Amino acid sequence: MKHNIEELLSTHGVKPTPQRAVIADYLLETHCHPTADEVFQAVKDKLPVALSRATVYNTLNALVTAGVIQEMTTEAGRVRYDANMSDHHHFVDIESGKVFDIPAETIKQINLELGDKFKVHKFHVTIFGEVKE
Amino acid sequence: MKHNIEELLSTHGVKPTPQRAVIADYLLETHCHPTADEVFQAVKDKLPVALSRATVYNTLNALVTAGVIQEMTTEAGRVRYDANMSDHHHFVDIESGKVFDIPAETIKQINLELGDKFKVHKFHVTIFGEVKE
DNA sequence: TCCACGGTTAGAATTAGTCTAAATACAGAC
DNA sequence: GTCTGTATTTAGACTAATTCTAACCGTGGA
Ligand SMILES: [Mn+2]
Ligand SMILES: [Mn+2]
Ligand SMILES: [Zn+2]
Ligand SMILES: [Zn+2]
Repeated sequence: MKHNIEELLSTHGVKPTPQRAVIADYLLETHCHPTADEVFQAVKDKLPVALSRATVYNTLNALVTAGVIQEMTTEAGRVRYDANMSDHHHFVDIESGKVFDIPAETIKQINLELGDKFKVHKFHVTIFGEVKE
Repeated sequence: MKHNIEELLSTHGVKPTPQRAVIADYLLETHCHPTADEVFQAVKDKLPVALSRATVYNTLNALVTAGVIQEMTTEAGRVRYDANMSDHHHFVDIESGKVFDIPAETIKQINLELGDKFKVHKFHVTIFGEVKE
């Protein structure tokens, strides 16, 4: 664990436990936007006790609610989790399905002409394409 | 049925059947980006025979493959269907969850500075906000 | 020490979606 | 018009993702 997980969880109002720490730590170190089951597979052997899927889901939902991570989606229907909470968008390699973070500043300008009826809180750009090499 | 469904399906290589026609017709007339189950509920009594969920899913998948409709998603994990095939983005009312189509021209400019590594095929903007009144 | 409470667990339940096998519908051949 | 092969539909079984339930810890405070 390279990150100070306990402090991160505490400052977000989530009581640190070994299960939560190992899940949050995995999410912070990976960049692969894993599904719940990928999180489960990745961390289940890192604890001295058995890990329940219910705990994984409970923890992921708690972390989302606390603002430590966010949900995102690429293919319709598969929920993925992302510990990168900076303002960013996503590039999806249409061949491999791999997801890359694209900083918000990378999108130079996006002007919306939505009229008076729509008040924009935030927007998210999902980009589909190919990664070279 | 206001639309010429049979012709639409035929020109896309989907053999028209009563089940497919009623499903496609519903998708063309609604603007609500329904889920598979919402489609099922909306059309099941419009046929003289019982309608199977399998047929709804088969038809939706066939229409997506044929390019008659597209899948989209707002909340993580729920697949929705959209018969608007024009180039457009989506505005989600964060209170009601209602989805509004935003023509692509509404977004005046979006310049991406992704470098040589990423080749963009398409992108989609999901906007979250409130609808006034 | 005892208790209350939050957290975890295994497994059951639910839900969305796919698969299977049997029944139907139907277009073309005769 | 009948025959027959193929496509479609159907009900229900199945699977996978997620939530729920109820029992079981573990810990900090009375
Ligand atoms: Mn969720
Ligand atoms: Mn699908
Ligand atoms: Zn990300
Ligand atoms: Zn749309």
